[in-house]
Amino acid sequence: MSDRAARRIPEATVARLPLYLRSLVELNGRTPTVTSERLAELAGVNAAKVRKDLSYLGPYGTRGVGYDVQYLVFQMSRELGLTQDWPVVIVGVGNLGQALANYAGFRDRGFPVAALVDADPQKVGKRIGDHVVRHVDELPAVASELGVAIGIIATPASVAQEIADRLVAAGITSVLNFAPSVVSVPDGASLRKVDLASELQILSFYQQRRAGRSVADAVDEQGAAAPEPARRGGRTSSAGRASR
Amino acid sequence: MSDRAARRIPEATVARLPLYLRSLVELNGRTPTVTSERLAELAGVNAAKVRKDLSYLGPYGTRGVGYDVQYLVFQMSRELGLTQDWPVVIVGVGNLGQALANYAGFRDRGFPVAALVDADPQKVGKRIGDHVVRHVDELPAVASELGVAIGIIATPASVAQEIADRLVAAGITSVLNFAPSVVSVPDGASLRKVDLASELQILSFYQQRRAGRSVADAVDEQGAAAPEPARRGGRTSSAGRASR
DNA sequence: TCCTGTGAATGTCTTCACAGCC
DNA sequence: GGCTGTGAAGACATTCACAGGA
Repeated sequence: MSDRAARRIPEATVARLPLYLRSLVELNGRTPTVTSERLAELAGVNAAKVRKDLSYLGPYGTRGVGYDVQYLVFQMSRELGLTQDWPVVIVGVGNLGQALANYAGFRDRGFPVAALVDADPQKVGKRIGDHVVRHVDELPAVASELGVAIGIIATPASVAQEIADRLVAAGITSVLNFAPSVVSVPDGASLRKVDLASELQILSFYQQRRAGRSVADAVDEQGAAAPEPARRGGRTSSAGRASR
Repeated sequence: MSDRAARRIPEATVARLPLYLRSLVELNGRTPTVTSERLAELAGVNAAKVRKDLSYLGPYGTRGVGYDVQYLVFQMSRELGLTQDWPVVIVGVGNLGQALANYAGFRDRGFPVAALVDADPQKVGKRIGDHVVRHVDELPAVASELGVAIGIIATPASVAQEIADRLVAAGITSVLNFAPSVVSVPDGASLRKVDLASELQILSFYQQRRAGRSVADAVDEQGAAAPEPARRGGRTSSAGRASR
């Protein structure tokens, strides 16, 4: 029972746990303990944040010493639900879907690709790696047969919402959306997105800031417009989101 | 010179601009104006946020009416630096790098793939789409010849930091990292990351919360441990970050 | 009347700074 | 002495609620 306290972990903290875990796994076997300062360095954040974040998991550190690496790996894995596999289904086997299907990292990290589905009859039956593409109509069967927990949307934007709805209807309540489209899922389901075009546009924004407006743009803005000097230094770190 | 005021746009707002822009582009030509409420609906946020975000761009709305779609598209594109192309170089032509290279969306959205580079002599010279893979040592030449603004890291994690350093050394100050590794860039450069494994692990966290701990995990936790009921409803929206 | 633009209130996240324990 | 764990302060982001212009 140990720490049967409240333990509502803030979303920002949850999002950093995988990052800490990765650093810890690299450390594991090489050193028995790690300080918040060292872990902060590896994870690219500051030490106070590490301590605060880890404190949500429980009082797993030792004052004067640091954190036991192996024990922390275990606790964090448990907290993240990584003590079990979570099979994923990839919807859409275009460019991206196929690349994802072939990415071995998924299986290695506990997210085996259980199935690939697509709406295009031309693609159904096609072999990709270990899998034969099945029709998207079979989602409910695929989901329950294979115990799929997570659906990855790698379709065109135009059908992304429909696919999300069908995933949820098939009992899949965790969705990762790669399509450049706003998608929503009902309460009780989770949605994350990966949005390439947005990321590039965000980079473009700051790039332009640094470069100073181009002459053409300054003119567009009608006259004057002294190109502001590159405000805000600092590494563009976390934050942000959007969909492409 | 219109609004030569301070206009420091918060990072959270910058990250949402691409999302608004996408909705606006879809609206463009179909309706002359849009209210904050409608735009909020399309972008999946709330109306107050839309108004606050757009107000950072300038007083582009009309009270009692809404925002002129076309004008707002123009202003927002300008603000994001999308009035010009930003050529990208993709470093690493494995699974993911190739998929990215073949993704037509980049060019269409103003981020043409200018070059592909890789460190593997086996891959150098290989044809992918329109491109012949060049050696990573040629980065400085590639960058200046082709005016590359953005570097995309699609290499194994082990070399990601080195590649980031080489991109920056080659004068490329905007970096998008796909490798599952913490990377940092100096002040004056920007870094964004796309972290598949982290996203899956975050989904895993909330999935597990909903499911309640498994019996095995409860035991691991030593005894008792009443599986908490699924706290926090709500759509897992924005926030968060990490690296895989 | 309708809808924007924005101060003020609230909520969340980060950082500081130090008490407390090893 | 060293490092964690955590209240408190501060920064940032979101949401409210309404004054004010079209």
